[in-house]
Amino acid sequence: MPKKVTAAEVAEVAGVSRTTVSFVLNNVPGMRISEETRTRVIEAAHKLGYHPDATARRMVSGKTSVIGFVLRQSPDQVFADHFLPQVLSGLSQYASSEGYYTLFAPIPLDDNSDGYTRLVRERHVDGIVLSGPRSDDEELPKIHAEGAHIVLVGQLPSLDIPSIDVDNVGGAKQAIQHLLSLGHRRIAMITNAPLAYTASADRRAGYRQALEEAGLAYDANLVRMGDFTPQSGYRAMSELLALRPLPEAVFVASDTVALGAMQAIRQTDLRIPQDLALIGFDDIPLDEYVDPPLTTIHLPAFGLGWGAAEMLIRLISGEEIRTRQVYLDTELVVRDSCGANQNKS
Amino acid sequence: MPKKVTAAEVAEVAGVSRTTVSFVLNNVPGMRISEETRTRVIEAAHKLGYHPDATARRMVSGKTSVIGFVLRQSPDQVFADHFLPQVLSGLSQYASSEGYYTLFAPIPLDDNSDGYTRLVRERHVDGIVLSGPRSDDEELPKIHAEGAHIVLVGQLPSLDIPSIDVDNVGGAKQAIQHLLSLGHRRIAMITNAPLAYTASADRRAGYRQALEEAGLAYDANLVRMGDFTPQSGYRAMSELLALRPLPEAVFVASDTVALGAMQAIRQTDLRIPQDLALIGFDDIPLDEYVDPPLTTIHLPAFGLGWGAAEMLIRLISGEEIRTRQVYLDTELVVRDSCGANQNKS
DNA sequence: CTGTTAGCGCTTTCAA
DNA sequence: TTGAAAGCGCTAACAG
Repeated sequence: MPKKVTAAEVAEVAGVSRTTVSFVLNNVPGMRISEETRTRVIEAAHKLGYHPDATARRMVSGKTSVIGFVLRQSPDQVFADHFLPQVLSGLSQYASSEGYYTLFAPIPLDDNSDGYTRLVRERHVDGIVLSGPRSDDEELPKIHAEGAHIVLVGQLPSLDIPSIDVDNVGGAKQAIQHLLSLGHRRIAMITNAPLAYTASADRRAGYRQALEEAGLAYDANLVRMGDFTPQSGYRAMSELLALRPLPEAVFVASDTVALGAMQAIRQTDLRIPQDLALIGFDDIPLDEYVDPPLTTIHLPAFGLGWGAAEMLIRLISGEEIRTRQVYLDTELVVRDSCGANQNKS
Repeated sequence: MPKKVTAAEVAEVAGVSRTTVSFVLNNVPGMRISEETRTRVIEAAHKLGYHPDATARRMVSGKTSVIGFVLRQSPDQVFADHFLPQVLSGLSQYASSEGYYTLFAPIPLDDNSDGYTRLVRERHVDGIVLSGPRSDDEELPKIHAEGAHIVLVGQLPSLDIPSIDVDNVGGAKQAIQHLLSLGHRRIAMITNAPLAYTASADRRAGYRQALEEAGLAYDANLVRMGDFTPQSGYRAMSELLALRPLPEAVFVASDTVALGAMQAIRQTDLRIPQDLALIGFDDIPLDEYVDPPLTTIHLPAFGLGWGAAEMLIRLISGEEIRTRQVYLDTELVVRDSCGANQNKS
């Protein structure tokens, strides 16, 4: 056990009072201390291997300099979360640039309430970023009312909590516009999830808007439901493949679901993109390595984490937040599954 | 701002002393307190919305109940880390079961030293799990000598720090044995990385051992170097495909690298697994969705996190650690790329 | 059974 | 310029 060196010991060795030690080491402004005392203190601290105790410091400062990242997902979901590393990177990178540490707290949904609320109520953290908020979360409104600093990654229209999310409508429009620009007109869609999820509903809305802006009618028969998994994509695509005439292109609102769709297509004579163009959504790491590499809409996961941390720390610092609901832009990533690269190569 | 309710206020409302409040709320053993006082205190606490301040508690208990998870990787690497969600899940799940929180601290390698050492020296955490330790890390031996509680995920033979790692030799042997059991004899290998990495050297050692145990000679010409990326796998496989006679099977010591190898094979007339069997290593999520689904060796990422947390908390609690260097078993995951499922379907 | 009291290590007025 | 002293909110000996 390393016996902790206290400021008092440093003071003694340097022959000054603890106060002086504190002033010197923290470089307190207004205080003008003789150069000699200063070096004496610094040397003593160095020699003794002194490091101020974070807990004691928190005690008096009243702030922890830690933000919590709360994940409202089941362990299985955390497992399969392609974006966790990126969101977490963005979050902790920004936090660290502002002198904050990041507490990682995955709290399963069934672990009702008190799991993550303790984080803020017992002041383990100065505030939290809550990913995947649930509208049936009864504790959230409470701690919000208690004045806890919270930023949501996702949506929860019922509550007036600052949030950050992806512009799903805009992203879907980008996808459709790309398809349109390549001359496709009969464009089908497979959703990423049931429409009860706002992300899913928004992506379909973007699909529809882009179509209508191009003077094309929305045909419900061309829209099939995906359900997070490749299996659901396989099924949905099989249905689409039974249609006559065939769609010319398919917008799959999730790359994971698109993987299954590709498998269904592979079992036919159809070739991607020559006979059927395919565009995904999310830009998961493997897109580059499937055959053909999947054109998709990039989800700014790093930005989500970064932005959430930025908003939260602003909140904690008591600064004003300009926009309480932030939407991040997506980006079209052109690879080979839509045929846009045909002439280039 | 929620004005914090202190134990003193609870005491006042309940008409007792702070001590009693503390005893009741913490359910201190030996203390026998009248049922009536007890309920009075509990009710007062509840009514006031009292939550003990974690910082104050740490101050006196001397422990933070937080463990740090330090990632010695560049942001790019964190990004591409397929296993982070799993390791982190395992770690935080075990930690939480023992009443610990997890502090996530990615510290780039170039951010020399003092980055993560502060975590332990300033007592932000009770100990750390260090993932991806570097032998050129000069601070690590120091804080270890200072008595910090540390568990390594990976290897660092030069230091006597408890560590946990995957049994890479055993895993590679499993892969080769599977190939052998399917009748393959001329088995090539593509490494996952340069041999300077212990994981890479160990996997090649396992390949060699399995071969020799089966009475087969090790042929250096059948071994090519991968370098983390699919591109490197593509290149290495291209070299292998130029060999005559062709290998019957290839063990690629990384699924990511195997992705590139598959692409190289796809450009020939060879079919997997009929003409060439392929087995990977790692079991990344996308293995199921490539064509054909990749047979591989499962890396117990969740177990790595779980086990590291277990060792660390044992260390913190002052318990004895039976094995200081733990090796986790891998597992063969049979899919379609080796032909083992031929007869089944 | 319950209250008094003394800190944990640090920051920070207020005096000297 | 520097030092003395007052807490931050809580726990835990030690009395009563």
